[in-house]
Amino acid sequence: MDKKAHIAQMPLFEGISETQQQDLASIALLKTFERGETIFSDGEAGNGFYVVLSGRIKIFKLSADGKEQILHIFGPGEPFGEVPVFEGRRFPANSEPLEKSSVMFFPRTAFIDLIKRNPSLVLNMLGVLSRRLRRFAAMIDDLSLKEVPGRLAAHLLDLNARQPESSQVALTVPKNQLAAMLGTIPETLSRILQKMTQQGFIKVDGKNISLLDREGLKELSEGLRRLSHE
Amino acid sequence: MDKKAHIAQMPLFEGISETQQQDLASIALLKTFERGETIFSDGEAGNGFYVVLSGRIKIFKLSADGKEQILHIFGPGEPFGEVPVFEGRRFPANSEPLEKSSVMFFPRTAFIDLIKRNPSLVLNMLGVLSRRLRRFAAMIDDLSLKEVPGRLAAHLLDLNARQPESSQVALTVPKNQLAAMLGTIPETLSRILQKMTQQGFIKVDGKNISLLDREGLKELSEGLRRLSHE
DNA sequence: GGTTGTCCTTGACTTGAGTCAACAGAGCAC
DNA sequence: GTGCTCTGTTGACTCAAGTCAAGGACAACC
Repeated sequence: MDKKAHIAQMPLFEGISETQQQDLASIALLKTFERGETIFSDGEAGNGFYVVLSGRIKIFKLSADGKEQILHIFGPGEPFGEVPVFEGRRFPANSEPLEKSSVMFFPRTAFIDLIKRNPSLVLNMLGVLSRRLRRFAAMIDDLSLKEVPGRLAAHLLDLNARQPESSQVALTVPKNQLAAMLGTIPETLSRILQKMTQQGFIKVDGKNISLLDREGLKELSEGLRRLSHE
Repeated sequence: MDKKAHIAQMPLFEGISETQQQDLASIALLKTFERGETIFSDGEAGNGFYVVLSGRIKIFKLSADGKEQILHIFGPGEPFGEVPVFEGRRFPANSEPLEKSSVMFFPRTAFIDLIKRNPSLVLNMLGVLSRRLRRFAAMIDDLSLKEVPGRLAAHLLDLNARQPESSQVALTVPKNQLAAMLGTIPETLSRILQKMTQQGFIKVDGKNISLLDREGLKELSEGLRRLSHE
């Protein structure tokens, strides 16, 4: 697929003209990254942003001793690394593919020119940033005000919300990465999955988890109930 | 001061024409709130956003048992409550003044019309949202990867960065509110201030804190050093 | 087939920070 | 003055979740 065709399919660019798609295509760069490579690093200067074409990209912070907190995992069609385009010029976090991925890169200046002329693009971009602010506010809420079982319950329900009728969810990432998304470590996650199983909330089979007690999980996620000690 | 004059001074509206200022002024509403009143609540529908004129406004999340996590404290000139304008229509958190405050309210639709026609306003707004994303990313990093002494050290250095040469900082909020900003509780904050004092990092005099060892605080904030046990 | 590395789990232990309770000082109301 | 609320501090205790260490399951690769 050529660059223009990719661009035409991106929700961010919904509503822009054919000519503008063509203009964008002419300045966009295609890049591919292998698992484990670095796309960008926290604090590094950024002169453009990316959109995922294939694969999945994780955005994360690192502590001094190497512990990781995942902020986002983006899939095809989703933009990432936009913050330095509009403010500060430096990336606020690190970025790495979870698996071999291809992305399209849009240089800052051309994109800003385009945005100035394009009300629908502007509103799309404001929507993207707003959605992220909302998710971050929820994450801060979780990290500060909930315990790990509550965060996990919320995450499971959230995954389930996208595949509604089924009471099964399939984890989209390895459990160690899930731990990093929830702000904890694999050992703790493992123990909590075990407790939730013992207490009849869920049934775990590898990456497939059956939600046996949605109501109970909801109460856990809202802090109205806690896991008992055995 | 009339509405138009206020608007002319807001950084967000820098670069818009006199006519547009006048248009905005004609639709903007002035409101004042007493300490303890609610401006908006988490989950409530929002059909516009606010800009602080005087006083200070806190934006916060609440846990089931009433613990508070402060996300922002905004002062004069700063916009707040924009997320529902661009996405989802509901406020992602609660808002309350810290003290008697006046704000200006801009209804959603008129503002969206204006934004579509105004490249500089658009870029200002994208900048505002991007700055917030950056701050939230830092907060998530802090909450997930640092201990309370590290967060406090980072906060003190941050306050100090705005009044550079002096090694004094003046807390702008009561200590119980500071605790809620740092994701902890007043008792813990109090104990940590005491330890930092004993160990020569700072000297506390009510709301004035002298930074005696900036380098040490920096190391604490980066997780390179920890407070010792006595 | 064996080696290597990744992912996951379990056990024993430690600890940071929260809970609960009590109290002191400041400011304000009456 | 006396009482009241708000803010901040301190002590004793508890507990969620982290650290450290070990081992199992599994796939990938030579």
